[in-house]
Amino acid sequence: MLQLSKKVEYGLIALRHMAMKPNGNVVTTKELANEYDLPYELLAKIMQKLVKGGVVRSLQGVKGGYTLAQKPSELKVASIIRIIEDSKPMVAECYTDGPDGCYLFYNCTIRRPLGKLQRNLNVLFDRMTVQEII
Amino acid sequence: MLQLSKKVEYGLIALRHMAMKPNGNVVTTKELANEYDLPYELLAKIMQKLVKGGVVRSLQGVKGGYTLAQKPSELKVASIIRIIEDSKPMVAECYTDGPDGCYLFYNCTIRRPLGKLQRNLNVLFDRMTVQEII
DNA sequence: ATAATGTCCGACCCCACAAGTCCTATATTC
DNA sequence: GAATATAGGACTTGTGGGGTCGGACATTAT
Ligand code: SF4
Ligand code: SF4
Repeated sequence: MLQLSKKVEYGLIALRHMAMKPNGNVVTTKELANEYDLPYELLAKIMQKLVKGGVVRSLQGVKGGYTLAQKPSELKVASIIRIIEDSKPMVAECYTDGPDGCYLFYNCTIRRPLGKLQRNLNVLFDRMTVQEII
Repeated sequence: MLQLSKKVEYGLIALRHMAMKPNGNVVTTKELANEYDLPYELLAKIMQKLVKGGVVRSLQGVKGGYTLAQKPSELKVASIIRIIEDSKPMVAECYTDGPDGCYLFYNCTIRRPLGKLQRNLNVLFDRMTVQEII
């Protein structure tokens, strides 16, 4: 519990890989999957999300692949998680889904206090960038 | 993802409840389950774990129940999670299970860098106590 | 022009694990 | 000894993360 999802880990591994190559270098999903022994199709999905999220650019066709769209120092881990998971890393489901997310919502005594934790978490993930994991 | 488990939430709600009552006050699982609309049997299990973990004391038999074993200001959220989940809140499974936990272990490039994140997380959960969620 | 090689994307399956339930034993009070 | 509490093993259920498949589209090389 409280673990990063595999998808996020794969995404970070991929981004780190790209960040280490000389700027503008194109890398394919196959390369990444082989190099780190990651499940190809899954990684492909992740890369597509990263494109939609604007952190990498894609080049289609033969000789295609992916390239970073931002400087590693600008790639916040928080953003990457949000892009891959479709939501920020939240400490309680009601924080993402609102009152409908949990039947305890209205008589939950820890919801507000957990806000502190959440804020601190946000800071933590906002501070860390891909640059730092090189 | 990254959410606290329901068990932990229930545990925190229960502990908070006890922390607000005058010192030494005995509270039963039934009371707690009714008051906050929590699943009785599940909550019972959690309370038993908290007893084993030494954060609450149990009194058996009629007129029995639970009472805090420590001051709210000493009840760290980190400990509570560890007691209920049988392990600390970890950012990656290899941190709890070691090399056997993840087949990527030996050629994982983000394992070490994530250590920073883990340390910061530890600090976060170690700092927060039940006192703070009152 | 067509084959090769890449991304794009929806639909689907699988299963480990969180969450919840049931049932019985044991301790304590009145 | 009846009532009420915890203790704890065994079990079922539901969900979502992780993984897979198949086909469409884009680009390049020959
Ligand atoms: S309402 Fe309370 S119990 Fe429900 S998700 Fe939010 S914090 Fe957790
Ligand atoms: S080895 Fe890498 S991928 Fe596997 S759990 Fe640890 S950090 Fe995550």
